[in-house]
Amino acid sequence: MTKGRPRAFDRDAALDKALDLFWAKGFEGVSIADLTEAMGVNPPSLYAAFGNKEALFREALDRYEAGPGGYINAALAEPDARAVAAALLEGCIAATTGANSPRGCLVVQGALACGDDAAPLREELQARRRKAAEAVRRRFVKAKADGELPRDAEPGDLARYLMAVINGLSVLAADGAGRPQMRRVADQALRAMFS
Amino acid sequence: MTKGRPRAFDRDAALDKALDLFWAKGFEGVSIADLTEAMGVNPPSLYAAFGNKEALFREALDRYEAGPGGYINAALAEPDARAVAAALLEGCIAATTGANSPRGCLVVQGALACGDDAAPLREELQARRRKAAEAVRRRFVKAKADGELPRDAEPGDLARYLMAVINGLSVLAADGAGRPQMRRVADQALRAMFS
DNA sequence: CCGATTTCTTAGCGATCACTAAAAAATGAG
DNA sequence: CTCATTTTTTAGTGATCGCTAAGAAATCGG
Repeated sequence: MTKGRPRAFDRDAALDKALDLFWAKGFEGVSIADLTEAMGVNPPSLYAAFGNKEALFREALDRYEAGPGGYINAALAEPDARAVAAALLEGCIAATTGANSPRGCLVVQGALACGDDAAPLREELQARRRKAAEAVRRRFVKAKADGELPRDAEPGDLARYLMAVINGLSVLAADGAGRPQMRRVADQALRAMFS
Repeated sequence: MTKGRPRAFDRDAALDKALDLFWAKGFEGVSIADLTEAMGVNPPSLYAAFGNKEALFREALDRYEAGPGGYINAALAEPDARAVAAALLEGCIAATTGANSPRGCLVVQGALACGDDAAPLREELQARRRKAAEAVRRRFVKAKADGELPRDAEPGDLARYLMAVINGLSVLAADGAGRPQMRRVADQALRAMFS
């Protein structure tokens, strides 16, 4: 069924290499030459397989959210509000301080401030951050209905607060903070919400 | 005393234009052509006055910390720990959501993740973020000695927590969050530390 | 084998990157 | 005025940017 010359590289493995580069250096900090070298592929093969640099970044972003960034959806499945918040914070710490991956969060540092060419990607990352906050808010609405939050608690405010701490932890991770230090930040944040 | 042809542009005004560009787009997102156009200056004049792109960024960074970023030193002069924290949070909100300046914080988004060329600047920004955290920690050491903090409070942990929230607020600001929303995040953060 | 299809390698496209050589222009000192 | 000094403008430099045309190579069905 498959016609033509077979692809000589592993598409998923090459995508992982691209993800690592974008994660470490951001969209603008990575050149096509960087990518082709790390992926072990010539430019025409890269363009045939992924479209262009922006499309490759978007695909790496999906892979990031399905892998290291998957802790968010996992956390939303925790049984109560406190467990959700704790899992979000611990998941963020684990994802941003992995031993075999760049420090920090791709969704934060992939294109936080950038030139006009990358503006669509900056907005895509903004949308993903807002989407995460909205998912957490909805989870907290349910938690409040279940009586897990004070009657005067505002799910939107709590979600924004939690996402602010998570994004701040991501910057701390990029600065080289250790996990114990970050855990104490997370504990403090939890204390703000529950107790 | 001043010999030679006089400079035809206002150096400080040109530096302000450069600051705005770096603030909005990050170091890598701004080209020399962008800078010369915004500053109203030809490339040789830019290089004669500021050295090179990296030196211009560093000078813009100093200007940022002396201006919009000055809220940190101002906050450290507040009379007690809670006032310090509140002033840091409110100062961050004001600086990152100014009507006439880019959203977010230059020290966070100027070069959070970047290519190898900009790595020295990324480390400079990291150093400035760490320096701010260290200054807050020292202020909290004094506050603890003054009995403004619980006996088991760790000034370093409190400072890191506060800086995480501030950096998270800066990302929220870059995402377009409104001041009221950000204030409720700040209130929540304050509640975590005092009460 | 053949022809169709797809990916490979080679080589290089025009545009933009950060940066600068060279000479004209504008000042102050004498 | 001339001379020395500094900034100006003009016009580029070589390097790298993202991306691609063209043809060779490898697989398929028949």
